[in-house]
Amino acid sequence: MKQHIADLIQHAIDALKAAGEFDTDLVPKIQIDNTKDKQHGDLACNVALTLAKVARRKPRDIAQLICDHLPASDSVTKTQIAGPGFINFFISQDATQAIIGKVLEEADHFGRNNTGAGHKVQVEFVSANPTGPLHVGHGRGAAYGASVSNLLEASGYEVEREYYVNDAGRQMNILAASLWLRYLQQAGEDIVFPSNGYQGAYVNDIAKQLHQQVGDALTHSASQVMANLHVDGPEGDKEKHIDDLIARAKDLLGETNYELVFDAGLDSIRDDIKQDLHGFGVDYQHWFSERSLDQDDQINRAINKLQEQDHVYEDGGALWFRSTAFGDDKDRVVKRDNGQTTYFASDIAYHLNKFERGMDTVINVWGADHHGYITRVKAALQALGIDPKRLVVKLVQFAILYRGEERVQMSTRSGSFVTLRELREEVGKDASRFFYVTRKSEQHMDFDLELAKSQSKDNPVYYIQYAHARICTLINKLAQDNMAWDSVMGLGQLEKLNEAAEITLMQQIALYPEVLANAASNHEPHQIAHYLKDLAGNFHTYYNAHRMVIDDEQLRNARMCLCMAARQVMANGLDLLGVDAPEHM
RNA sequence: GCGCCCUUAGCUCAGUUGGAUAGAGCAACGGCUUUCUAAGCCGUGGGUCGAGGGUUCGAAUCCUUCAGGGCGUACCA
Repeated sequence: MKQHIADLIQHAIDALKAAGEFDTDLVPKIQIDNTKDKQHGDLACNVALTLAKVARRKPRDIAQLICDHLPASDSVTKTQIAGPGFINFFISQDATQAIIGKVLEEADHFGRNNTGAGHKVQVEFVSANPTGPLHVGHGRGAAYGASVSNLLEASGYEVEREYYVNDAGRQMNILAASLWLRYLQQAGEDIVFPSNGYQGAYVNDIAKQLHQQVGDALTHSASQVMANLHVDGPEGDKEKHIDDLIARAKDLLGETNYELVFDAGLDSIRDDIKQDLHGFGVDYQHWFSERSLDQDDQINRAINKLQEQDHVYEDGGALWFRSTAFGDDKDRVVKRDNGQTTYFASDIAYHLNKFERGMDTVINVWGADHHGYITRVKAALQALGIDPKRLVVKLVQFAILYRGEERVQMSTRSGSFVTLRELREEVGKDASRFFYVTRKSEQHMDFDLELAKSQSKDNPVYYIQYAHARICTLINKLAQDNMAWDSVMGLGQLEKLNEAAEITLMQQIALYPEVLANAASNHEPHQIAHYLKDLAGNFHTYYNAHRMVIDDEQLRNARMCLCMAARQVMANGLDLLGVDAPEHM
């Protein structure tokens, strides 16, 4: 409809150019807006205001000229010039009612578009260290990334959802050491567990399993394990203590057995994360292992590529990437003086790899604490000859957890945290998925567990699901009363739908495609959430004021068409957010 | 110190990329059910859009200064 109005205005302006009223090289930007106030019609155009300066005329005069030259249209019943020079359009009821047939015909596909056709985009999200179960903080990234992926898919993009498994580095070695020590405890050794180890009960569980699988094959005496270590904190140095333990584990176990322990921890936790996310309605096309970069020598290859372009230099025994040449505050080390490559070097290789896989655009969903990395990663891409604009980083602010008034403290290391799984079990997938994306991602967010758990109307997801279920119940009610919904008859009688609540509901339904398009292009799933709340509200108002199961079969079928169209849009929108659309509540 | 993000009703948040009189939910108050799900609907009150300055026909939105909050500023990952 907006396009139609824009075409009409373009016609008028072309006619005015031909008549010599406007310069022929005038290229107006025609923008059509939905009006806030229905007194201003349904759609409004501000073109007369924007043209005023270049055309050197008063806005209202321009608006009048345009109105006088607008071609006739069946969809427009009235135009008016208002305020400083807006042109308001009143849309005919026929045109408004037509949306119902479109929704029912297109069903699941209603609202989708093809702006991303032929465009490959990767969305990488969550990507938490596989050192423990996901906690509630990861949930927001998961819900956001999944919804953004769905939005892009609904806009025609070819989407790959990817999880970057940080299975290399010190934290993983700490996990392996923690696991081994728990295993030794299982085997009956008297081990004092390090303060800096992973203390969560899940490490014990994995250790128990490992012990069942391999028996005492990995056992060494406590005295051997604990001999000559730096003293643990707080009296000593907990970092040195744990590093000693890692070295001891590698030493006593040997490479093969150390890897066995390491992999037992990694595989178990990664699989657990995978299942957890699946239960959260989040599934990936690809799990990318950080270790594989090193194994395939991709890190060195990336560094060499930078070196070829002279973006790397040596200083103090280390290799530095000259990121300052691309806007970074300081240069960054890619290879340490001990010969080890840095995490940043892996990241360069990883991002190079992404684009070499043929992605047109890469979206990274990162926790807000990683914002300092954006500049350097983009710098690396630029140095590698890849347009940094093809990398889009979306920062997700932390959700601060509350139980009622009380703030919940979280720490993975100490094991006292609320896991995503607990959240799912307590709150439910639907409420938590919805709750996470009702707020703009870069907005700080208070997540009150009590509130999310309560099945009250504070929880907007119930409000929407309830609306959906109510419509499904109507169909059942019809059947009970030996009536059936005849959509053909209903669609032929749409002109009967002229109650104010019906018009409002139809207009809201008609808005869905542009809300979806806008949410997708801005990566803002919260727009869908808010839209659905409004749509459900419009439906409840309608439902409360009018009856659908009535004897007048023409009106009944027409109303059912409207209700079913509303139901379809709710189902489509909820699906994008990963929320179920139940038939009963 | 420097950099990024944020500040809108008592609370939690929207605000369609610069449009007309800034909205919703919750909380408060008052109504609505012999009826298809009251997990609902209708109504009332509530604002210096953090503060000042600027840009223009027009600013919550863009620029600038300041205040407050969060995060980051590793040869950690």
